[in-house]
Amino acid sequence: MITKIPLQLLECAPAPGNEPLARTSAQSIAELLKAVADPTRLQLLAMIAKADQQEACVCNLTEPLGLSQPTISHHLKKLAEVGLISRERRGTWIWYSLNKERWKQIANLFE
Amino acid sequence: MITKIPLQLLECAPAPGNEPLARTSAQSIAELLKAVADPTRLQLLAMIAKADQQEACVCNLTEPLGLSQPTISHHLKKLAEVGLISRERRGTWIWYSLNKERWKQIANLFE
DNA sequence: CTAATACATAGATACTTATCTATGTGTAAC
DNA sequence: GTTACACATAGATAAGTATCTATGTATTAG
Repeated sequence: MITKIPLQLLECAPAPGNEPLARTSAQSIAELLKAVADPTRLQLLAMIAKADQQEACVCNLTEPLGLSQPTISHHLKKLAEVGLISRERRGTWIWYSLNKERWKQIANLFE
Repeated sequence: MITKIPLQLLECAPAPGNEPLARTSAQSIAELLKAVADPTRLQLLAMIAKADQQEACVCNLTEPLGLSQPTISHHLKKLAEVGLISRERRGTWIWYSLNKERWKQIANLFE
């Protein structure tokens, strides 16, 4: 590439339309994505999605992953905090179900 | 809710179709999602996407975010490692551009 | 060649987080 | 009431990471 003009001044001026995505928006989106950016939580979501009625109790989720029950509870809490799953008590058990609308919102971010 | 039968034994058996998503698959997906689950990297991606030709050099990305140049380089490297952006040298500058196919793969994960 | 510029890399630090064990809470069975 | 069970919470620890400063590398200008 041959040029006589200093490239620095010609081409490296800030382009229009480069205002960054608002930090607060970026942070809330990142919070949602952090929830799914974990292998264990992805496995949990997949298990819930494949389960009957797309819901599962903790007892069904703990053993297949080989992690302790508190660890599973921790991950389910993270997913619930960002609205990806919902809690419902039935007797002794807590059933977690997918929140499909929230799920779809992630897809929309990348379309 | 009234029942005479111990609920534990009736309802808490592992359901079919509950085999977890393979750990290796979950890990590779998580690796991709971790790359976008950061507010600064989301801002970088948004800036590149909005820029002319959907590409930008580091000099255009550093100042608007108020972070040091090595920090921006660090984030761009993370994004490049998972294939979301590509590097191309032009003279002194490195231009980063979006990899739309990779971007779309994320959307497909949540559809 | 030397100097300047654009970006990457190395190393240090502070913050976050995934996991565990131990314990608490709430519901059901008796 | 007591006991058992399902799950949550608390606290500790180890691993990961976002950021900085300092330095290295590569290209261009002169």
